[in-house]
Amino acid sequence: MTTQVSIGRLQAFSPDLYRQKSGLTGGIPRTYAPGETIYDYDDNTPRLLFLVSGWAVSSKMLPNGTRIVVEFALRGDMISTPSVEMARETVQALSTVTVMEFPDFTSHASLDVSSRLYRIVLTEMMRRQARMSERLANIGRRDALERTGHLLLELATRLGPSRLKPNFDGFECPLTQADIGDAVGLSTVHINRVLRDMRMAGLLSFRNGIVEFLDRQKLTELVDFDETYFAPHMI
Amino acid sequence: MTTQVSIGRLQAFSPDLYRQKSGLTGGIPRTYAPGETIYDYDDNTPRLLFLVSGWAVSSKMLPNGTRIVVEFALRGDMISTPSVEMARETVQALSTVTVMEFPDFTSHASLDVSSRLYRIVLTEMMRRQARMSERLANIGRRDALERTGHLLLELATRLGPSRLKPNFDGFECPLTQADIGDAVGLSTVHINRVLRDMRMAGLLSFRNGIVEFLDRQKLTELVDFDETYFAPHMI
DNA sequence: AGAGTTTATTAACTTATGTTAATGTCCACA
DNA sequence: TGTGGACATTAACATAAGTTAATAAACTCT
Repeated sequence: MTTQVSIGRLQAFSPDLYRQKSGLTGGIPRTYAPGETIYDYDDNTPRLLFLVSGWAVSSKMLPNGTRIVVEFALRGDMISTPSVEMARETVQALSTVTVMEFPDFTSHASLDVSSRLYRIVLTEMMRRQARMSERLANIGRRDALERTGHLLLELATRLGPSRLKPNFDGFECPLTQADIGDAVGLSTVHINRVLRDMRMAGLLSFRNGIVEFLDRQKLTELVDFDETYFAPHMI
Repeated sequence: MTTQVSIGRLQAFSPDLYRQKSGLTGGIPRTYAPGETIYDYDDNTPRLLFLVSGWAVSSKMLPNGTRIVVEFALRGDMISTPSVEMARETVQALSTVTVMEFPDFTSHASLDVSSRLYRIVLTEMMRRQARMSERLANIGRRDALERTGHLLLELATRLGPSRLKPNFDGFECPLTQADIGDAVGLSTVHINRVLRDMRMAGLLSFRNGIVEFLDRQKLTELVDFDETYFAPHMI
C-alpha cells in the first residue's frame, strides 16, 4: 500500500505526531483508562478511531458463556465502530489508550471520494481482514504451542522494535493468560502450561507483564511464523 | 445498512438482474468451472468480483501442510482481490460460478464511479469481517457438533429460502467433508462422526450433496445459532 | 458397463487439551 | 501494613478430537 509509513523506530508518539504522519485533520483526541469500554456494540454512534497509543481488545461473549478475542488493537490500528457493531463486539482498553476520533465515513452524505481518509479506511479494513485470516489459521490448524507462540510473535512484530532496554528482544504486554486463551481458543490453565514449556525450552518468557524472546529465531521456525503479514505501520 | 435489498425469494439470478439490483454498470460477467481458480494471491491484478451465482471458497495452505478455509463466498458476496492478496488466500470455484468483475477501486486515481460503489465495498468488507468474527468464535469456543451445525446453519441462512422442493428445509451443498473440516478446524474423520451423530439425533442429514434440516429449530437452539448475523442480501 | 478416482464411513487406538480444585503470588487500597 | 481480589501455577483426572488404516459408496471418464 502506498500510504504505509513505518514508525517502528519512533521514540515517542502523540496526537500531534499522528496528525503529521497521517495528514488527517479534524480528529479529536480521546483517552481511556485501563479496563474502560471504548465502544460497545449497543452504542450506535458511528465513528472511526485511530489508535495512537496503548492496547485495546475487541472481543465478544458467546451465549455459552465463553469469550472470544477477535483482535488486539495496537498503535496505528483503526477501530471502525460500524464494523464492531455489525459483528457485535466490544472494544475495551487494556492499558491507557489514546485514540484520534473521526466522524464515520458512511454517514457523510456527500463525500469526497478521492479523499485520503477513504483510502486509509479501506487499507485498514483489508489489514484487519488479513489479521483475522491469520488468526483463523492459527486457531483452526495449529496446536497450543504454535498458537501461543504465533500470537506473541505477531504482537511483537506489529509493535515494532522494542525500546525497553538495549539488547532486549521483547515487549511490555498487558495481557492476562485468560486474554491469551480467549484469543487462541485455549483454556487459561493450558496457556499457563504452554508458557511454562516455552520458558523451560528457552524459547520465550512471559512474566510480570514482560514478554522476552529467549530465542526468537528458533521460536519463529518452530511455529511457522511469517512476519511479512504483520509489518508495523502508521497510516 | 440502507443499501440492503433482500433477494431471498428470487426465482432466478443473472448478470442483468444483478445490474438492475445493484445499480452498478460497467462490470464484466465471467464464469468459472468447478475446481477452477478464480484468484490466487500471487496474481496481482486488483479487481472486485461480485458473486452472482454458485459457490466459491477462499482458503489458504499453511506451512505445516494443512489448509484453512477462511470463508465460503455465496451469491451476493464480494471478493476483493486486494484483500485476498494481502491475506495470501486462494479463491476457487466449488460449483459453476458467475461473477461480475469490476476494476479495483483503489487503483482509480480519480474515481467517477459515484460513491455508490464505495459504499457497497465498505458494506461488503464490514459484512465479511462480521462473518470472520463469527467464524473465529465458532472455531475458538465451540465443540465439534456446535461448529459443524453452526456452519451449516450459517450457509442455509445466507443462501435464503430453499427452492428445491416444496416443504423442504435444506439446500444443495457442494462441500466435501474435508472442506467442512478445513472451515471449522476439525479432521475429516471427525466431521464424518459429527454428521452421523446429527443424523441419528434427528437434527440434520447431509448426504449426496444435499443438506436437510430434520429439526432446524432444535439444532438452532443446540448450537446457539443467531441468524441475524447472516441475513441474505444483494448489494 | 467397467475401471479408476475421489469421497465417505467405521473401528481401534492415541493424545492433546479441558476441568476441577488447591495453593501461591502479586498488587491495590483501606 | 495488612487484607482482599485478581492472577498465576500445578497436579490429578476426564474427555473430545486426532490418527491410522481398512472398506464401502459415489462419482467420472471412456
